[in-house]
Parts: sequence; structure tokens; C-alpha cells
Amino acid sequence: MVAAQPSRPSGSVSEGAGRGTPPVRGAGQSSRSGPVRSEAARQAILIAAVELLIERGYDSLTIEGIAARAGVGKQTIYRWWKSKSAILAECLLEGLVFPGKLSVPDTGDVRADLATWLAAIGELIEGEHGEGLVRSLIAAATDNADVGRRLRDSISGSGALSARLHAGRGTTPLLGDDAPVDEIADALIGAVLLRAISRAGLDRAAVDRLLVALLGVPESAPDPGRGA
Amino acid sequence: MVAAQPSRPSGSVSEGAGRGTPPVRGAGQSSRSGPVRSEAARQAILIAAVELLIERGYDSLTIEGIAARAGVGKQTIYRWWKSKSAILAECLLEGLVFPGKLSVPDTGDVRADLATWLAAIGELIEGEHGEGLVRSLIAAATDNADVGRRLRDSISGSGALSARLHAGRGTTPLLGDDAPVDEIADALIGAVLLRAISRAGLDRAAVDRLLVALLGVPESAPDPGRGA
Amino acid sequence: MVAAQPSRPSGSVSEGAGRGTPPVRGAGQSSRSGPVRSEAARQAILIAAVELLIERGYDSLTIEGIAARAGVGKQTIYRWWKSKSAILAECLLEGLVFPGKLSVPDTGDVRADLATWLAAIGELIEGEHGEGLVRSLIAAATDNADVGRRLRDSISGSGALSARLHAGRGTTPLLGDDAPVDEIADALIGAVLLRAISRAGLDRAAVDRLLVALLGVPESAPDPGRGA
Amino acid sequence: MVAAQPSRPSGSVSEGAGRGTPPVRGAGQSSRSGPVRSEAARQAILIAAVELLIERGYDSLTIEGIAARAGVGKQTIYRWWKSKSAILAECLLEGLVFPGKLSVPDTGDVRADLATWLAAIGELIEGEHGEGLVRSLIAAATDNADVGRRLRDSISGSGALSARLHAGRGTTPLLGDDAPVDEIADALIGAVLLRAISRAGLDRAAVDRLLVALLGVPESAPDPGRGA
DNA sequence: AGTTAATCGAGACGGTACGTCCAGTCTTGGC
DNA sequence: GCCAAGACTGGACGTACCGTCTCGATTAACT
Repeated sequence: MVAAQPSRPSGSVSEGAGRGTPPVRGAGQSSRSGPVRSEAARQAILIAAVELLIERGYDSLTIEGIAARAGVGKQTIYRWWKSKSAILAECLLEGLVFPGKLSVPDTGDVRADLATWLAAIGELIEGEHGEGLVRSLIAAATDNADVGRRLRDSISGSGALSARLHAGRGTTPLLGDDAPVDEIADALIGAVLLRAISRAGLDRAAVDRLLVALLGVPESAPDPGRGA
Repeated sequence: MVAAQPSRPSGSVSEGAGRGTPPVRGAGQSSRSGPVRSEAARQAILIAAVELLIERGYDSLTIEGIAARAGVGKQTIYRWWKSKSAILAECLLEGLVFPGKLSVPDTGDVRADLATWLAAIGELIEGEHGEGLVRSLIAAATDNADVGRRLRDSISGSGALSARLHAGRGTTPLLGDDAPVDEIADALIGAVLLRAISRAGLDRAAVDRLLVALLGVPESAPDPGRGA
Repeated sequence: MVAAQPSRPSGSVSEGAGRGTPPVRGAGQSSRSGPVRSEAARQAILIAAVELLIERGYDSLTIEGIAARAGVGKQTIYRWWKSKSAILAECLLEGLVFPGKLSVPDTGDVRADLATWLAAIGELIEGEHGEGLVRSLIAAATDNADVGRRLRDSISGSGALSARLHAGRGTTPLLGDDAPVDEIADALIGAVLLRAISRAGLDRAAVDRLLVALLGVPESAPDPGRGA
Repeated sequence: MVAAQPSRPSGSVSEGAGRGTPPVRGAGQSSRSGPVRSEAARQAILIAAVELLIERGYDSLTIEGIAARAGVGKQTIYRWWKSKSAILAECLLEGLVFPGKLSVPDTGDVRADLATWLAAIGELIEGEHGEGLVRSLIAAATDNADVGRRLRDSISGSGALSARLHAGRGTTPLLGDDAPVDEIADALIGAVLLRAISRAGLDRAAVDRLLVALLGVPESAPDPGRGA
């Protein structure tokens, strides 16, 4: 089927990503004549955007910079996207920003798995390269709803966070059978974003207290000092 | 005294807000000659900044625009603040952005109080005027840690959220005596910001599920059977 | 035969006009396969060019605009002309620009005839529609010698000015038998262009003085006393 | 008095050259506060414009190019001139384009003087460097009336042509006491421009015939074969 | 009272990026 | 092989702001 390639914005969750879905070179049947959107240009633009975002941050990200790095005319960008944040939304959708780094582990111990995962994200927020990447994405989300949604999806590993919580139901005090896992996931990600925004850091202690609040169990061992 | 240097000393709660708080007309004695920072100009700038932020959003907020609206030279702004986000940090600090609208009520019922408060914030996020105000502040926080911190403080009513949670300890299942109220507050505010970012809305049902997740009690009726 | 090459051979009066004049549909036999230059497209392009020139002026004249107005692909234009001025050169050659408006009258009185003719041109220079048409053509001539030559030819009515002067030899003081009529014609047209360029206008008085200078006779009355 | 410097567009013949006449750095009394137009920038812009015009021609002359060459921001150009032709108008006014090369000689023999002068101009039209300079200026005149007027003034040596003709009255057949010297000058310059436009060249023979037409005397000696 | 120095409004300056327009080339499918 | 359509790279347009600077006018404190 045509849906073999994962990438076209045809699969857009909502309006925001691209401008439309004209026939891509090499795609299936085309309905009218004339040249067709260059897939090479599209890829080059997305990659250039991600690279520059990581290297310089969202505020220094410019359409001209992307065009130059991608070896593309500015008009080719404006033809298909209406803002730099729309480009990033598509990057997020294609998994170009976080290349699989963020999947939630599953060792059977939800508490420990989330601690591991949160620590990984904490590193990513202020980590070596990608300094401020999360902050940059929040800035992008600020003027593009899709970026916001996809940022959440990306962080939660394309729903893997909710899935992990679902799977863990019954294993921690607050993860009952009808626990609102989506809201717990939102609260978790929200707390992370808030710390990213206020540069509060996400150290072990903070992670621990956060998990106590949301799962109701400290550390991986039952904490004798606090009833679960 | 702190006022030893002629100008721009101390005062700042943290690094980020302004350049300092030099002798304002009428404040303590200064050691050298010359006029002193004009309080009128400072006020005009802060007010202009907030007005423009509310009217046009953070992305359209410009130093030149603020200067023009305030009837002030650009240099007067650059002399005292190092970026537009620093101006906003000071606005937040002075309570010019959310004029007391966000205090957490206290009727004795934590669950109901938070529901009320969250509904108020939900309205504010997408509300009539101030369309996107919260989103604008998140954008500002993105390049100024102080804005992030003060945004959190403003939303939580200058710590009133934590205080309210503290006061409510023991009255809901998850608000035990040593519950990590700060983290619960963070999770709550974080969830709100996440919804602001992704335009997810914050309707009654969402608020309800969020409070179930964080306080462990649905609706306003004490749900005895919810323990997991 | 000249028609050996499939297309764009010979024919051009000089280098500048077009790419050549390849076999036009319906013209003589063509020696090779494939379709042949579409005369309909050619006409549409020339007409569109003239219309746009008159409506908007040379500076606003674009290849894309001509193509759009003519309902033609850009490539069809680039295939046969090498610049927009080349198109105009061809328009001039086909008499599409000044549809016969500029012929020099012949009443027997050279002086009066030229006065009439100059007045007509003066109106045309700044006249109702075609505002700035002459100026636009001068601009075109600036990068295409053919336009210059053909503009001169068009204004002088395809040599009719020289012919008129020739015919009038002996009837005015300066139009002797071997008067350099071509140079007089050039000077006349040059003066007109200069006024077009400098927006000096070409009123009755100016025309009169110009004719005094070039023919040596003021007004329509034979001035016997003018010899200096 | 203040009028010592030759340069300010205050002396503008008409509206077209610059945008206004704000106080120039170092000029006389200034009426209001704030910084003042930078004379250095103004000079750099005019010089850059002339250089580029001579090197590349009017069509390749760009505001960005001028700004870059002059080491100036584009806005500084747009602040004071409304088009590239307006810049050239000012260059012409300041004599930066033809540095005195075009003055009409005065040996007492009008006929010979004009022949000399026309030859010089003929060289300039297609000459070594400044290839097409005159043509470029005609193009500029096409969208700026001032350029047209000043081009004529420049060519006629700031009125020196008319003056020379005045001075020569009575020495050639057609230069009578009440000869319309301005119109003769216009016809002369017009003929030159026409040849520039149509690349007709301005060789000795052409000059001679032109002078016969306008002055009524061939060569400097009475040509026995043609009654003057 | 005069000097000194820092403030203020205003706004010109060199720059960077914007988003648009067009040039000239290339690519596709239809005739 | 020509054609309409239109995507492509590239470059200039004219505008908006940036952050720095310069100007003349105030306005305190310090002589």
C-alpha cells in the first residue's frame, strides 16, 4: 500500500505540520501533471532543522539558516511549511529529534523503570550536547500546537509511558485498576517540563519525591517511614 | 549600606530579572552626582510590556514597541534590563501580570478548592482577553529562568498552593502527613502548563481525573473505596 | 535550404530580437519530427507583453506575468526569446505597440505637418492610457539595441519621417536639397526622447522652437527674415 | 555661511533626489535633538553607487550591493533615498559621475568645439571603462525625472552647452541672434542619447552631418561641395 | 552659583532575518 | 518535440527590530 513510507505529513495528527500533501516523487499515482514535491529537499530541510536546533537552540534557529544548511531555496521551505515550528512538528513526527532514546524500560518494576527513565530525561534536559533541547522544543510548542502534542508523545515514547503505566497497574499503591494513567503521565511529563523551564534540575531526590507523589511508593523498596 | 556603588546594585531576588535596582528617586542616599533612575519610566515600561504581551503575545513583543508605548527611549530600557524576558520577570514579580486572580481558595475541602482553582486557571489559559497569555509566559520562561520560577510562583499564588496542600494534609487519601506537597504542586502546575502548551484544554473531566491522580479522591464526595 | 535545422534559424532582422524564427505552424514545410512552434502561443505572448507594458510599465513587466496572462508556460517563452526586451523588440516589429497612430501627415506644408505630428507624440508620451509607454520603451531599449532601433523606426513611422523630410526639401530654409535629413530626423526624435526622459513636456511653444532650430522657420507662416 | 559645502540635497532642483534635509553632522545650527545624519555614510553610499554603476551597469546595480560596498546598513539607504535612481540623481548633482570630463571647449570656433565635444561623448558612450555608462543613466532616468534632468545638465556641462552656443551666436549660419539655443542643445543631446540607445555609434561622419543639420556649416572650413 | 556626571527622549547607525517576488532551469505528463 | 504547469535554487527586494551609539536637554549632588 501507499502507506509503506512512514514519513509523509499525510499522516498528520492535525492541521499544523505541513501545507498539504502533493504527490511525492516516487509515491503512488499522481493526479495531475507538472513536477512534484522533491523528497530529497524535504529530508534535507528536516535534517538541517534538527541539527541547527540541537546546535544553536530554537531562538537562533532561522529559516535562512535552515535553507542554507539544507542547500535549498527559502521559497521551497515557505512553499510547504508556514513557520519554523511547523518544520519541527514534522521532525518530531518523523522521530528525527529524539532517535529512540526515550523509550520507557520495562523490567517489571514500574517504580524503578520510571526512575531510570526520568533520570535519562533529566540528563537530556541539560545534557552535554542538545543543551536546552527540551527548552527549545517548549519554545516551539509555544507557537505550534502540534509541536506541543508531539513533544508530549515523543517524551512519553509514543504512548509508551501510558502503556507502561497501564501494564504496571496493581503493582504500586496508586496504580489501581482504574487509575487515571493518562493524567498520571501528563502530571509526570508536566513536572518534567516545569523543571526544564525553571532550570530546577531533576536529581535523584526530586525524581524520588515525584514518584512518591504519583505512584505512592518511595525508592524501590517499601519505605518504612511512609505508609504506602 | 548596599547603596555604595552609584547604581545598578543588588536587590535582585536572583540573577535574571534586571540589571539591578539602582537608587530610585527618593530612595536612600547615593554617593555621587547626577540624576537617579526614573521610577516613572520604570513603571511605564513594565506596564507597557504587560499590555503589549496581553494584546499581541510574546513573539510580537519588541523592545522598540515597549519603548514607544511607554514613551521612553530604547536606551532607557537597555540600561536596566538585558532582554524582554527580564522585563517580564520583573512584571511577574510586581504582580502586574496576574492581578491576584489566582489565589487558591480555602473552604476546608482541598479537593473542591483545587477543582475551583484549576477551573479558573483553565479559563485563563484560553480565556477572553489575555488569549494565550500563559503560553506567552512559557515562551518567555524558555529564555529566562526567573520567568519560569516566577510564573510558577504566580500560578501557585506565591506559594499559596503548597500552603493549601500543607493545610489539607490528612484530609485526602494521598495527602498524608509527610506527603511531598511541593512535588504534588509541581505536578499539578506542570500538568496545567503541558495542557497550555498542547492546547488540550482543561475541562471538568480532565480536572477531575488529574485530582484523582494527585489527591486520590474523585469528585467532591469522599470516595472511600478508591484505595488501590 | 535555410530550413535545414529543425528550428530557430535565421530570419531575424538583427541579432537582438528573438532566438530566431523557427518554422511556425502553418508556415512552410518543416523537415523534422515533433510539433512545431505554436503561432497561437507566440501571438498570445506578444499581446500579453504589450498589454502588460501599457498597464504596468517596463519595470513591472515580468516573464512570469506575461506567461500567466498569455496562458503559456514560462519555458515556452524562454525557448524563443532570451529576455523581456527581446519580446518587446518583436512587438515593435509587428506594430503591436503603436497601432499606426504615428504616421507623419503630408499636407504639403512640412512645418505644419511636423508640428501636428510632434503634438501627437507629445500627447502619447504622457497621454491618458499608455502613461509612460515611451519611457518604458526607452528603458527596454537600454538593454536591447533592436528595441532602440525599432522604437526610432516606430516613431518615425517606419522611415516615413525621413521620407516626409525628403519630400519637403526646398520648402523651408534649412531643408536644402542636400540637407542631412536622417540627422534632422534623429535630432527631432532625440529631442522628443530627451523630453520624455526628463518629463519636460512637449507643448506648442517647445515644438515651435524645436522646428525653428531644425527647419529654420517659425510658426506656419513663411518667415522670410529669419536668416542669421 | 552654511552653503559652503556643495553637497546637501537641500539644493535639490526638484523633489526627487533625497527624502529630506535633516541636519548633517558638522553642519550649522541644528533644530532638534537626537543623532544626526552621518555625512560619512552618505558619501560612502554615493561613491559606492557610482563605482558599481560604472563597473556593472544599472541593471546589475542593487541596493544590497551598494550597502555592502559602502559598509552601510540597507536601512540607512532606504532612510534617505527612495530608490536606486534617486541615489544616482544625487550622484549626478554632486558631479560624482562625470568628473568634469564633459565641459564644452571654447576656442572661438563653435563648430570645431562642438565636434571635439561630441567626439569625447561618443567615446564615453561606448568607451573603455564605463562601458554603457550613458545607457545606464538613461535607464535610471527612465524612472526618475531628476536623473533625466541632471543627465542633460551633466552632459551639457551644467548649462555650458547652451552658454557655448549663446557665445557663438552669429558665427555660424544657423546660430543667429535669436536662435533657440536651448532647443538646439536639446536636439544635440537628444541625438546623442538616441545613438546611445540604438548603439549607432557617433563617428566623425555622423558628428559632421549632425552639426550641418543644427549649425548649418560642415567641417570647420566651408565645404565647397555644399552651400551652407 | 557653577561644575560635573548620570539620566532621559529621540533616533541614526551597522546588521540579521523576515517573508515575497522573480529569474532562469528542470521535470512531469499530455498531446 | 512542443506545450502548460509548476517545483527547484538562488538572489534581491523593502521592512522590522536588534543592540549600540550619539545628540541636546535635564537634573541632582558636589564643589
